[in-house]
Amino acid sequence: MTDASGAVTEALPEAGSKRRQIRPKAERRQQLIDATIRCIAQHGLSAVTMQMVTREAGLSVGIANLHFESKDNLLKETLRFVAEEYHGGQIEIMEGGDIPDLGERLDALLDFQLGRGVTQRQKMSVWFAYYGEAGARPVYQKIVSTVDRLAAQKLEALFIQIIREGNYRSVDARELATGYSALIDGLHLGLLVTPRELSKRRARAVARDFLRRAFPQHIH
Amino acid sequence: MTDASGAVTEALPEAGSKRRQIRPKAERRQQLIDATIRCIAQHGLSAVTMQMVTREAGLSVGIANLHFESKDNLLKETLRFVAEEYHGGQIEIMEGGDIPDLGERLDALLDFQLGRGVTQRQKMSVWFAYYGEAGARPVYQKIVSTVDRLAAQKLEALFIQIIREGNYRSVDARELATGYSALIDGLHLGLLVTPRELSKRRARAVARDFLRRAFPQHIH
DNA sequence: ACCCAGAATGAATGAATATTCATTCTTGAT
DNA sequence: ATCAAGAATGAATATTCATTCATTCTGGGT
Repeated sequence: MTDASGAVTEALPEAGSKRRQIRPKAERRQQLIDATIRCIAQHGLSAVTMQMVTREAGLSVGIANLHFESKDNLLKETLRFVAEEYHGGQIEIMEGGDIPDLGERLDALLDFQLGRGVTQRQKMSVWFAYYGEAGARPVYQKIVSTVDRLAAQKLEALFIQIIREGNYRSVDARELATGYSALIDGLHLGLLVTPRELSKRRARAVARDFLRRAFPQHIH
Repeated sequence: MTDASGAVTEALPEAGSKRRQIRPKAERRQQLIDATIRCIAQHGLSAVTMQMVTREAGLSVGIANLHFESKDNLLKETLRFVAEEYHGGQIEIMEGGDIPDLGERLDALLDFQLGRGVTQRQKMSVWFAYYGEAGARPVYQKIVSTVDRLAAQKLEALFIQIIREGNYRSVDARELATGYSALIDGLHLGLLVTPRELSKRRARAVARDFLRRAFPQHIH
C-alpha cells in the first residue's frame, strides 16, 4: 500500500510523521513516566487515564501495559521516580562536597526546595497528589517513607555539623530537622493551594527566618 | 460479605428488613457527607464511588443524586464541610472569649490542631486528599482559599496581641503566622504519610518549640 | 536481500460506574 | 380513613476506561 496513489485517506496531513519507532525499553518507560507526571499535574491524579497518558506521550494505548504491567504499576513507578528525584537532589546538596561553607549549603538547599519555575510546580503538584492518596495506600506510604527517612537523616547530620560549628546551645538537631522539613512541606502546600496568598518570595523569607532563628551566625 | 445482618433475605417484609425512612433533606445531606468522609479516609478520594458512599450511609444509590445533583457536587460539599469545620474550630479558639490568657490560648490552639484521636486522623486524611487534587481543580482551590484566608487573619491578629503583650522585638506577625500555619500543615502531612517516623507527641513538641522560640515568655 | 525477534499498534472486550426515572412507600394534613 | 406531596428505591442505561491480543512494522543480524 505504499505506492504513490496510496495515501490511505488520512484526513490529517502528516502533522507528525507517524512512522513507528522502535526504542529500547528503558527509554519508553521514562517517556511514559514523564507523560504521566504532566498529566497528573494538569488533570489531577484521579482524572488520569491510560489514553490520556499515552496520547501525551505520543504513543499508542497498548504500550503502557507493555512496558508497565498495569496502570497501578505505572502510577507507582512514577511516584518512585518523583520521590527519588526530589530527595536525591536534596541529599546531593546536603552532602555537598562542592560547597564547603555550611551556611551557603543551607542556602543552596533552600534554593533547591523553593526555587525553580514551572517544572518545579509540576513536580510539587504530583508530589501532593500522591500524598493525598497515601493515607489509603500503603504502597505509596512505603515508597515515600523510604526516601524520606534517608533525607531526614542527612538533614539531621547537616544540622549537627552546624550546631557544632556555631556552638549553639539548647538546640536539638533532630527536632529542628523535623520542624524544618515540615515547614518546607507546608510552604509547598501553600504555594500549590493558595498561590494568591503566598508568593514564592515570601515562602523563601519564611523558611530563611526559621533557619536564622535557629542558626543566627550562619544565616544573614 | 462478612455482613452480620441478613441482608440476603430481602423478599420478606418482616422484622429485620429495613424500613424505608423519610427524613428532612438537611439531615440526609449531612448523613451522606459523613459517609463520604469515612469513605475517602478509608479508600482514598480517587477510589470513592457513589455505591460505596450510599452503602456506607445505609441508603440506596439514587439518593445521592437526589440530594446533591452529582458526584462532583457531593465531593465539593464534603470538602466545604471539612474545611469549615476545621477552620471554624481554630477560629473559635483564636478569638477565645473563654481563654483570656494568650499563652494558654496558643496551647489550646495547638491542642486542637494536633490533638484528638482517630476522628482527627480521618479528617486529616480527607483534608489532604483534596489538597492533592487542588492543583488541578480551581473549585477546590477556591473553597480552601476562602476559609484559609480568614483563619490566617485571625492567627495574625492573635500573634499581634502576643507580640504587643510580650514586647517582642524584630518579630513580624504576618510572617510568623505564615510559618506557623505551614509548620502545622507539614506536621499533619508527616503524621499522615510517615506515622512511623513522627509520633503525635513529637509533632506537638516541634510545634511548641517553634512558638517558644518566637514567644519565650508565653510558652514554657 | 532477506529474516525474524520482539517492539508497537489500536480495535475489541468486558468490567466498573454515574446517572436516570418509573415505581413504591411514608407521613402529615384534612 | 383517605390523599397528595414528595422522599426513597434500585433496576436499567449509557458511558468511560483498563486491559487484551491478533496483527503490523522495524531494524539489526546474517
